[in-house]
Amino acid sequence: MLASVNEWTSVRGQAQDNRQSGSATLQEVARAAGVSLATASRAFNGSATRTVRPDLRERVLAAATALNYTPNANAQAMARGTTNLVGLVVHDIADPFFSAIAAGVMRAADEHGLIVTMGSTQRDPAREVEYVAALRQQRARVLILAGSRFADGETSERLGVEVAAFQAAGGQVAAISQQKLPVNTVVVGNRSGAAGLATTLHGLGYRSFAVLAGPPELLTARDRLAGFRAGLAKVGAELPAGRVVAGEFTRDGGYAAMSELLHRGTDATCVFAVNDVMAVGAMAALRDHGVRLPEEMAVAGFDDIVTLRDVTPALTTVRVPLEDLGVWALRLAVQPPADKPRTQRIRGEVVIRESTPDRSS
Amino acid sequence: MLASVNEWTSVRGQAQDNRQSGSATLQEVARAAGVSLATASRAFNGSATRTVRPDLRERVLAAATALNYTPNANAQAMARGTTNLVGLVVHDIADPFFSAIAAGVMRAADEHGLIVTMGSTQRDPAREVEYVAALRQQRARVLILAGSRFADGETSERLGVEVAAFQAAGGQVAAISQQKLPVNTVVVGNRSGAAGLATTLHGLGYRSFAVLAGPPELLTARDRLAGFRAGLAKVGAELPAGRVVAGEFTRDGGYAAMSELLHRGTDATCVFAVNDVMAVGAMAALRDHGVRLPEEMAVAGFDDIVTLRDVTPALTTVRVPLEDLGVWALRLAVQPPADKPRTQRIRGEVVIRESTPDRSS
DNA sequence: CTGTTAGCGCTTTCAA
DNA sequence: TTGAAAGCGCTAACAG
Repeated sequence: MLASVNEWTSVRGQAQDNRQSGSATLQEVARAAGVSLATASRAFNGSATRTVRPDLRERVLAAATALNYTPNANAQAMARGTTNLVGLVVHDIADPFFSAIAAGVMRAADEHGLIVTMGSTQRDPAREVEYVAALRQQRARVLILAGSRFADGETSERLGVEVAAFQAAGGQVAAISQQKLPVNTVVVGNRSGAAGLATTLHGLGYRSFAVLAGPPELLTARDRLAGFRAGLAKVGAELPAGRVVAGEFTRDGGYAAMSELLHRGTDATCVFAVNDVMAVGAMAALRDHGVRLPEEMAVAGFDDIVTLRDVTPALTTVRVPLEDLGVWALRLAVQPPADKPRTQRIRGEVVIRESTPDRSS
Repeated sequence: MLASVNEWTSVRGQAQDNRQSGSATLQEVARAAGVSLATASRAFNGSATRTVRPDLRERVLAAATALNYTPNANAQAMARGTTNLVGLVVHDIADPFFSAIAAGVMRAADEHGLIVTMGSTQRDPAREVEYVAALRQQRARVLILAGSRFADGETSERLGVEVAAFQAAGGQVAAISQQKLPVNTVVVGNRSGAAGLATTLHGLGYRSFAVLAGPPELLTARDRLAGFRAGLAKVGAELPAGRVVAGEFTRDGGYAAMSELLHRGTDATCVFAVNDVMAVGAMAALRDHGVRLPEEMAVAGFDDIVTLRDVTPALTTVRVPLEDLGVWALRLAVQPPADKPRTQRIRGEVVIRESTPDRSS
């Protein structure tokens, strides 16, 4: 995992060269400019209070250019006691859901002159904890936990401890998904979105539903299922037993869940996959089993993944502004710490497309 | 861009608290364990030569746990003169091409105990240069440049200078795509892949082609076009004038290019989009213009993006092992530096699917 | 095997 | 406005 860099330490150790050879230091720049170390430093960081005579400043900057000087961020971090590192923890960077969020985080980080480091946990809560620990070690200034919290109580607690330690060390934190930790959170309206989807589908004339529900330990999956149920209840419909199939939160998970449902035999006419990626897998399964889309089975997803907008039939879904989620999370985290963690709620917007044609007329 | 963190510096500055409050130091651990600083250090980094008496070591570790101690990576970087940071520069992290590569890099980095930081340039070569500079400032140990090099001579040169500076500072570098810099490179067989695709399509009975060629400044786009041409030439076919349309390297770029081709009017029966993302856009355009797929127009792409495997009709393409590209790049970069940059070539594999049915029979 | 000590490169008092 | 000097937390000689 995130262990042992010893092999490497020794490799460089051989050179007996402790300095980063090749990089000029501020000291050298100062000497070249004929000023003191302090003055050289001020020439770069000069604020209102600590200013440098213009000509000296010029000389320092010139010397820096000549020597191809770049400040050593690690040294700055030491001296200042703070870094400009953002740690982003995602479940799976190859999943378009997370890469969209990452794009948002990176864009916002850029605006603040922050550098983004990233860890992909492969949906393993234990690795989430490991990454947070690694980020604490890096003295990252900001930690962003993207993606569903887990139902797993044991590692959730360990995560809580680790996050608290991160905060105790002066780091700022934001989470995206559920408000399960005492940190700033961008809360996604999974329940409301799924409920809205359910009622909309009902309005379209669908009466018999099934749900490909994702892994039960993912709170996001649970919430979407619960929301869908609630939405159906509101219009007097329901989800009979045997109509909910769990599966991985991936394309293949959707494929497998749909296959199982088909295997069981079902009279559902509309299936809700709790995310778009699963929905696409479900569509493939339906096709492979000779079920016509959307005539024999309507399909809906959740997220409105951009890359998936071109599947056919076009997928009905709940749009979530994924990139914005990332932007907001960073902004929340970057605000001067308040006494209370902040919460920002976003609601998904139901988008009806061809995969769920109107049956009411 | 990657500028000004001064707002922040001042925010923390208010606190007048230079220490990362909350984090215990090795010194404190040593004191708590009743040993010297050096011994405490050895207890953690203990190698064959520098060992610590077991009981002392125990005491140190216990104290560390009690104090919730984590080494300060910045301080270690300073003292050791080297970090464990990998800087990955991509064109667009939201593009599945790059998120797949990123997944590979992160997986491989994990194996080596390295932390990955990432920058997304939005295909702007100038920002590529900026990121490399930022990574030099971080004293990253490894730099991975993923994605096509540019035809733009001016910024290419600036990139070369910056990369050289990075190397001069002791960093290791690897690129993915074309061998255009004196660094380790995973070379993608764009030409051979596109050529193979062309001959295969010809073998399938297609005779009249068009190409959605991507932006001319991207070498990857150029190479794929050139390869396709070469492949056609080999079987005595060709690409008449007006059959090549440039476009952005994105879904919308593919859509626009295809629309333009349709607008111009064409008698091509098979269109090659130089990447899958564009191909999907092209399919959407064809559909919107009422052209039946694949009967009236066959479509082929390049890359074999996993997320896009479920479009219909299934897309003929050239498979590139994207995640492996990332893994190999990191491994190349992490090897002890040699006198010569290493090169690793990978060939794409033509995958025929429904979007280009056999017309030869 | 353990402790002392000298840095790593930079920021920031504190005096001048 | 400038300079001297004291750290920031840790590693790695160098002596014991």
